[in-house]
Amino acid sequence: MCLAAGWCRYLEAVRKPLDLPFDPIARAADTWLRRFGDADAMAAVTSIMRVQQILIAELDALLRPHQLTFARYEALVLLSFSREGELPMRLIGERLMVHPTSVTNTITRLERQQLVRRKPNPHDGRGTLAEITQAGRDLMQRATDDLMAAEFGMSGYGKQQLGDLFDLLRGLRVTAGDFKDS
Amino acid sequence: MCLAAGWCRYLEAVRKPLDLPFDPIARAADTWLRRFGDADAMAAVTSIMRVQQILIAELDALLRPHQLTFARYEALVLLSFSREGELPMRLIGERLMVHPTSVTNTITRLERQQLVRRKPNPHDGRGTLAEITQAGRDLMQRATDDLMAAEFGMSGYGKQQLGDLFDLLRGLRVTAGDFKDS
DNA sequence: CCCATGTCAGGGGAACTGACATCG
DNA sequence: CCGATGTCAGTTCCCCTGACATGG
Repeated sequence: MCLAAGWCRYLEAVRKPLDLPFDPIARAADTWLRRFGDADAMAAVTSIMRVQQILIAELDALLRPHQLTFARYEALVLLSFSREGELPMRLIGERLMVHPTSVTNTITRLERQQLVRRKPNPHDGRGTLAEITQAGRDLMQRATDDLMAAEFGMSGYGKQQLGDLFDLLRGLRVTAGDFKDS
Repeated sequence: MCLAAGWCRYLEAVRKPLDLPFDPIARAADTWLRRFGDADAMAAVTSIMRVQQILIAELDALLRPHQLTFARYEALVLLSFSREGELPMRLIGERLMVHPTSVTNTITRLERQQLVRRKPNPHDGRGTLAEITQAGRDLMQRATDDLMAAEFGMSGYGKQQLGDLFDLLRGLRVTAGDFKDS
């Protein structure tokens, strides 16, 4: 499998232990502190970026056998959670926080895979509904089984820590204006 | 500015308050719990994804006036932190955890902007060094000033919370094998 | 007429694969 | 000859801009 050295080393870095003898972010934070001062925000943000990269790599790897990306998976889940299994394009973009043209793109791909169907919105001649198909529901269930078996890549964490993480990050989502804190 | 409705609504969603009356992730977690069981990992992961999206949008917006992306900025910082202001391509990929061809791409773009210079590695005929230029150092400093003024998008957090976040996420980076916990 | 919805064309960046030249 | 370094060509995906058709 390991044909090219660059590729091999990269897999080590992303999926397999790189096992540096030091924490690269902590080391960067040290240098940062000496040069620029306060490094706490930089270290936290860099950590979030790296962790997201690790998670998305793992989730996409889990979803690839199902011919799904995480973005498409999220759309399937959102649709399956809706009362009628269908939502206007606009609402999908709003909930998933993505650009309208990205919704068009995502839904087009899902439709090509027969996982979703487009319908005109009976209550708004301009609108389009995306409706999840039975095949879509089935695939979503299988993908979900895999993701849950892998604990979404968070198998190192307990219930308590997951809750702490959620609570800590919630503040930023509120500050960014995602929703009103109540 | 707000020419198209879709665009306008999108900006509201990403940069401006969307101000949903509820937390969309918490709501999804409720449904998830009823349908699939345990929703803690899913909620935490979704939060990380969303927060990363918020942060990268903010950082890229701060960096755009400098003609930088976050990936290119990170490379500049890494180079400026090195002893001689230069590093082999391989090491850059290793530290930044990116694919060798992505390093080639990033450095090529930085070189086109005269922020970085390629040099043959005197100690290894195969190797290439990327060296930061004075213009690169200057730009990096200006960009850093802007990022620090914005507290890397984490202005809602105190030193303590930033530390908690870093510590919590550190566990995942260790599990993923980024480095050996010591 | 104004605004909202959705699509299309097109551009950019990032990430990756496979192949390859080069050197140790 | 094997293995490592780096590049190139080409792919996919996502994100975004601008323009537009259609309908409320």
